Amino acid sequence: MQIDEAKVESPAVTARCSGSDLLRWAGMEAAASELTDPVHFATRRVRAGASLVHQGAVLDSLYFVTSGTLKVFHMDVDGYEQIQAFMLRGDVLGIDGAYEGVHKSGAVALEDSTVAILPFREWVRLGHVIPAFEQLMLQATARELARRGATLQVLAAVGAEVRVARFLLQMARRQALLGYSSRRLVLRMRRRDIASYLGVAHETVSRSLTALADWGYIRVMHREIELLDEAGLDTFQQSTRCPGAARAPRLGAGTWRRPPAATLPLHPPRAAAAVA
Amino acid sequence: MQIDEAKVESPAVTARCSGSDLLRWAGMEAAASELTDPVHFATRRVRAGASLVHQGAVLDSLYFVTSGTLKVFHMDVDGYEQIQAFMLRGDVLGIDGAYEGVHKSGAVALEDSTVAILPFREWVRLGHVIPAFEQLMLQATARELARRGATLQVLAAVGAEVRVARFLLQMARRQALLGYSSRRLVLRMRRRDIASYLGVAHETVSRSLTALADWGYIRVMHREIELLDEAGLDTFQQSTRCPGAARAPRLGAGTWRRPPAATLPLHPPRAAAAVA
DNA sequence: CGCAGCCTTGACCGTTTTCAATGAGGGTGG
DNA sequence: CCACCCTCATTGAAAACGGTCAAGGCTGCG
Repeated sequence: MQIDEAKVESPAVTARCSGSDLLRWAGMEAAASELTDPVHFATRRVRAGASLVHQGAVLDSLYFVTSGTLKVFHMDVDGYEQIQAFMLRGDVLGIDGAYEGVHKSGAVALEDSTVAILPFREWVRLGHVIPAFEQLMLQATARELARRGATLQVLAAVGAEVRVARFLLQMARRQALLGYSSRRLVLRMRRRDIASYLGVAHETVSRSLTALADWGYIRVMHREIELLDEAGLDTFQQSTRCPGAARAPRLGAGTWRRPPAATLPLHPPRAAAAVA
Repeated sequence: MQIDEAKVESPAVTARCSGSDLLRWAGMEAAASELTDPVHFATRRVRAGASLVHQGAVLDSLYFVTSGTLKVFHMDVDGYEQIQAFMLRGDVLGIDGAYEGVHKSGAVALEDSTVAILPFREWVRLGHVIPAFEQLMLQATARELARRGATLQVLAAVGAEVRVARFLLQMARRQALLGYSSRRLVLRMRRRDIASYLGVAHETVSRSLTALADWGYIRVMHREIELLDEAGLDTFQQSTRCPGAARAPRLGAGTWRRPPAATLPLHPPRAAAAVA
């Protein structure tokens, strides 16, 4: 393993990576073999802020993220940018466009990133020859679909704090799966991006972050977040739903929020935070 | 074509359908051939209210909807049912579970429905032999992914009325693609399901529907909706966003809502509707 | 006929949005 | 190297939309 974020490949600008690398990054090391070893893919670097995929562009390649972070978004007619997902290493980008042959969403790098280019037609053909690749594709697709489901759950939460909590936990766990610490995480995106993803105003994200910090669940430093009490955060995140047919045992009307207020020094449940 | 909703197959209980049927229903008639003709799949009827897929169940089959409507949902720990999608003819159900081999969400029929059973392993194998099937799978997957994106956009809308408008338009267009009228549509789900899907309270769905009717965009009868002014509804739906980085030229603060109030007899912009 | 679930409508309260201002951070150019 | 500008982030205050609670009407079914 041992892959550093994006500083490698100083020698050749047009780095390549093997099929086995892809499988490893996708968490399918077991499927790597001498069959997938010799297959190589071109890679492409995407500088922070640069665009990898333009919405509406003809789809001729899929992109496998090998390092970095990208945001996938849909631009509406009125110019509003709706973030649909954040892509990390191991994710495959562009599949949704395979339906109409046109990218349904755009993708921009949030930090210097690298992607392996998967020429669509050829990639499909490759899947016929080498089962491992077909499996990879299927897995990536299914995971993407599952992730969208998770995203819907985030949006389903009523309280803004809960949404933010779910978002943090979600990101932390993905990081953990990639081998990074799940306790400390660096948000590569702006508050505004998070807000768009969560479907709230960016000011609300700020406030929620502050609130979660006051509750004692996390610590916020710039874009760096430390999860002080992951278990507690998880408990908090699970409760509190409501729209529609909420069955949730939502605690007494104005009371709720933050059960474990015991050992923590800061502000109590809610009102206090607003006053402070 | 000529497929009636669900009343056919009175003779055999265990009806079957050919691969060509599937392709036709999926809108890929061109791919049907004497290769796909002889391939048959078992079908399964699902009575209104009956469950097709239980969340958490082991995934061994995918389901291709051949008639009817189903809701796909995720049940949270607290018992809250979050609707993720509504499936119509041509949709493939269960793909998201292919990642972990377990269904990530449940599916229940909203009306008597029929599905073709696609034994997962075999279905994948079939894809190798008959390209048309692989294409079908890819297409269904991509469409599903694209649809999730659309769902996110619905959730991204600020105003409840806009969400409902988008939902109606979304459903109408899907119906249209299936060959039905896009003007008149029958909502097979309860208000509560719509509410869950849209992330609002079910009372709000009711109110929004009434509002849209007052605006003159639609006519509501039971679960039957008539789109009186699809173009206008579309215009209305496009505007009005706001959370996050809203750039939208949202009309003057308290004024907005319903530009074309001219020819329409009913209530003006907003307040009036609340008073009535 | 009466119950049960669904839909609609009303009213109040609260969270979130919106508007507005300040401060910190990063980058560029003088 | 510092000044300056721009974007991002945080916080405050007021208004508004939507959620929750509550009740009544409707439909369909047993």
